[in-house]
Amino acid sequence: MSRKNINPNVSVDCVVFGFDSDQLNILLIEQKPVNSSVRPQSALPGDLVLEDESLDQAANRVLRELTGLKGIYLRQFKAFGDPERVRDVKDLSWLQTYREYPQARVITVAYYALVKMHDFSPEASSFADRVYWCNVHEIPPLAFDHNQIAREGLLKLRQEFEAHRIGFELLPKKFTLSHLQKLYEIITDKKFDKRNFRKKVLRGNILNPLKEKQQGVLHKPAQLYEFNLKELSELGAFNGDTVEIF
Amino acid sequence: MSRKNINPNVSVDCVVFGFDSDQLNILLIEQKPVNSSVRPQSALPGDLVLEDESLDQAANRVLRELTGLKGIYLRQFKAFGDPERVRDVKDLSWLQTYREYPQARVITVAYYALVKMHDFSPEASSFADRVYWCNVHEIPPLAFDHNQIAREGLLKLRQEFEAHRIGFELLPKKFTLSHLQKLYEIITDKKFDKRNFRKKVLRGNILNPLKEKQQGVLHKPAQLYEFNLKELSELGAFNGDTVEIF
DNA sequence: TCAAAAGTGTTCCAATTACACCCATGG
DNA sequence: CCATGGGTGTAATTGGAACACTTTTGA
Repeated sequence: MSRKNINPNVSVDCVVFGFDSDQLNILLIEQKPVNSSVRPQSALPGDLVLEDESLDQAANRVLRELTGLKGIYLRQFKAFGDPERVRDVKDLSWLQTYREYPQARVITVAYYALVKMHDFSPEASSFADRVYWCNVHEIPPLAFDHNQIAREGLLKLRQEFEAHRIGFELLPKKFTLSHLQKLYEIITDKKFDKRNFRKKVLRGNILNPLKEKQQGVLHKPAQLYEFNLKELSELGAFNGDTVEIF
Repeated sequence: MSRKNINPNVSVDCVVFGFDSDQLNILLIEQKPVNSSVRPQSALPGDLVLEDESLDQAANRVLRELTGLKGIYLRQFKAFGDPERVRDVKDLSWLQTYREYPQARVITVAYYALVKMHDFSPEASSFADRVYWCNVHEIPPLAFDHNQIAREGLLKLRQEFEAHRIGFELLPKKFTLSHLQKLYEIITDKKFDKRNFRKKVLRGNILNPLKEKQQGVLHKPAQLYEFNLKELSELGAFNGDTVEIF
């Protein structure tokens, strides 16, 4: 009987979603190549959990180092702990270069985050040469089991949406009703009727019309709106309550 | 700068729900007392993850050792990783007695499980002197942060239910419509109209009436039903799809 | 014959769906 | 003046909510 307990490494990985009024994207990093002979591989942003921080703190730290942003919507969605998840040969040299115990088992706790793409331009960090947005449907082969983690993160985002949680974290401060509708359509992968959609979201007291219109578009400029944060917080949107806006 | 990464212990803990046609219960173990001077404390069933097993395998192992049952509905719901979660003095002597590195940080991955209470009688295991059911509203003070884990497990169960996932894992093979309704009412903490409830669950093709009635009750015996597993699997209930029966 | 839960239909209201045309702007 | 998305109302249908009495059994 050689089954025993060991102390694995524990990391966090983040599936960071952004919406650019057309597409749903996730944030990827390009791993620093070990040497010039291996071609760089992309991965989800993540890091080992430090001795004195909680899991949430670790995920926030990773995100802050990557984006410079604080207070991002961040939610743990699953732990991944297959013993083989860091055993693929494609990941060997990176592990050997950057990890103290390259052969250690790594259990990772995955988070997804929602950010307003317009609020920041991602910066290269200590983990990565390059940070870039990638359409959720065009994700390249990633390190470790990160393709699976990204896939499950997207499923989780959709589930949360279906459970009637609003997604204003993905929109800029000012947006049009068409933007909002497109966001809902892309995330849920359904089409909605324009009139019915507008009726329903305006019925609540959740959107404030601004005294401002779209500019620089080659058609009739649309009314801009912002979220009524006072009303939303009274409805419990920031306590994790379900707030149905459509 | 003394922030560094260490290798914590990783464990799984299970919030096991059972329904006895009246109450929702969870399964607790009584920790083996270290010596006769300390009074025994209760805890959620759980264990360290072994070297060669995945998280899901570890949770299944814990549950099997505890209940003798296989194929139980089991779902990971959250990882708990506060550095202080195993630092309470109340847990010190137990850790010192049963853990190789009592001072090690422990990150735990929590699961909830749904079992048919009638299918088994819990047995004492290597971890516990006593295993017992406890009403979810009368949970005593538990070891570590297990009260928090149990609380969040119940919230998660309710969420899953609200997201229209059926809960037939909690009912015996044969049950009445009143049993089903009571289950829904207890989990969602709402009351439903009897006629409307029946109309709605019978509208689908999900319940098979049996040629059998309740026996030994002191009132008009009710029709017994079973779930139509063929129909349910076609609806994707076993692929994790959402199947709304009420 | 009493107690206790089983079983059964109809009406009303609210919400969802389907659907088509004119408007304002920039090029 | 044309192309592009913005903006608007009504009718029909569906689904959910409210509601009370009779029936069957065991004690």
